[in-house]
Amino acid sequence: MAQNITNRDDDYSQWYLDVIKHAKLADYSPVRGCMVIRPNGYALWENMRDALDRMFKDTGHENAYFPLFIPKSFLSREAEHVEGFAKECAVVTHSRLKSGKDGLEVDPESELDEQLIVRPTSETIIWNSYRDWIQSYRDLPILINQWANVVRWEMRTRLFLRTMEFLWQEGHTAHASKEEAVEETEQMLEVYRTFAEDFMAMPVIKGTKTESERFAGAVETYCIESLMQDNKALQAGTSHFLGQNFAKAFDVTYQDTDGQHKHVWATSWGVSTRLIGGLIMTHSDDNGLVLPPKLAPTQVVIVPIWKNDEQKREVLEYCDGVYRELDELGIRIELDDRDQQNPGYKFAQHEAEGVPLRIAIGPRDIENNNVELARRDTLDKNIVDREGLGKRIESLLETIQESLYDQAKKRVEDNTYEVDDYETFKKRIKEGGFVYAHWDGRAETEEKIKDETKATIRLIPLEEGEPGKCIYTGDPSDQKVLFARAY
RNA sequence: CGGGGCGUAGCGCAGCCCGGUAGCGCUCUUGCUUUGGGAGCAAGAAGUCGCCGGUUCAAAUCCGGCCGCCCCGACCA
Repeated sequence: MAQNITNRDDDYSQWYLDVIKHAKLADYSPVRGCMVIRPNGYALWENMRDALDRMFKDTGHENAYFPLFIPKSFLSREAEHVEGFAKECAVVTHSRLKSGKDGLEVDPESELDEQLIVRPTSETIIWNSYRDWIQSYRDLPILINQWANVVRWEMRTRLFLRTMEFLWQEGHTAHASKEEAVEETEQMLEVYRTFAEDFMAMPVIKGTKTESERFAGAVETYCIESLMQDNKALQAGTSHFLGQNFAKAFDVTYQDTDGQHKHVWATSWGVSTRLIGGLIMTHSDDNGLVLPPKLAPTQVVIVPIWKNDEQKREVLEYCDGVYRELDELGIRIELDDRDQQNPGYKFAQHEAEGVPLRIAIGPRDIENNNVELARRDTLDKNIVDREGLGKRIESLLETIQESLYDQAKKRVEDNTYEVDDYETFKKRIKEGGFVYAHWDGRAETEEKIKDETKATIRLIPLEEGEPGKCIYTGDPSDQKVLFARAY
């Protein structure tokens, strides 16, 4: 395993793939565009999932599960929705195989009467159920989330960032009033912001999408947008106000207190395993993955060092004491007592896997009653007293969490610009980063800017800005919007 | 769907031009020595050379067809 990780400066894409490989997060699969999520990657996803799930429960949501297969007719109920997804759907047409001359082949006699779509998202199948569940204002709101896999038949894929099958959560809520639905949409966006910043240590900007970037079938799409190390933007999560579009398409009404039957208001919101890609490209370095302590499957690893059996016994006994102290504090800790690798190998491996803190303990340390502490994020090494180690590590993990956020925040700020003329805009966009500029609000202008610079409008900021003139047309603009080249 | 590249051991590759018993590095297995930043020695294991057909005494190598994957673009979370 003397292979090295490509330097970020040499080839950022290759670096990204190398980090995933060396951290053992995922493998390519035999099926194009799909990935195998390995135990390290899945443990990370479980920690993300658990934190998000708690936040969903704390805001009154409950989990449910809807089917993988959606009748084809459901998808076509909502005109814009079908428009958005039709080009990337896997379709099940047959139910059986049979032996043929080249092995198994599809049995033509097993063709389905109604073809099934593998869900690209679940609005339609869920709203079909909601129709049955909702009669009265007393049945509202419905606040449901599901953890699931979805399939979108993508042309080009990249591990975690865009795979044909991915894991995500999708929240689907139903409300009696527009105000309440909008409030829900904004609340869940704030949940995503909190999760991204507090757990992933990934700074994000909140905003709404322009019409062209909006979710198919939504009235308004809210998003959190983040800036990666290579100065490209990544959409990290979306929350949609769906208006009454799906209620109308699936005929979902409730009887209000005034006796009138009214269409229900809807939201949906989701984040996916794409966040893992964002996490990698926010913190990791040329030595491999860097994980924030709150999400790291292993927060602290102990690497024992010995020269002979007697030392091994002494060192492991000492390590055991450290292990128990940290374990009792609820720290996720691992003792790497493997015999067949030497310490240098282990150091490199745990670094590649992103373990936030490493403790090295050898005969010298036992003699002096101290340990060597190494931080993954800064690569700093320090000899510290064995006494009070637990408390020190607890606070150090917090420090690392904050420091990762602060560093990322500074990087984003350093690469965020405001420009007022198109020439400067083009130059800035070429160098990458977030660029705020005035836009006249027209889709044609947005399209032209995209064609000429590859930059898209990532979001319209939530807080109101100063009016001005569009950098492209000179027409009036309400406020600056955020441009970037994006993943 | 267009442009480019590549399919030979688990991984990375050489061999192909000029046909003649399939090779290198890493990995893996066993043993011994090592262990404070990716260890050393020794012995071993592992391949339908992407698939189908053709030429030939003989094909990884030459010819024809097909398939797959990766990268770059158009489309998307």
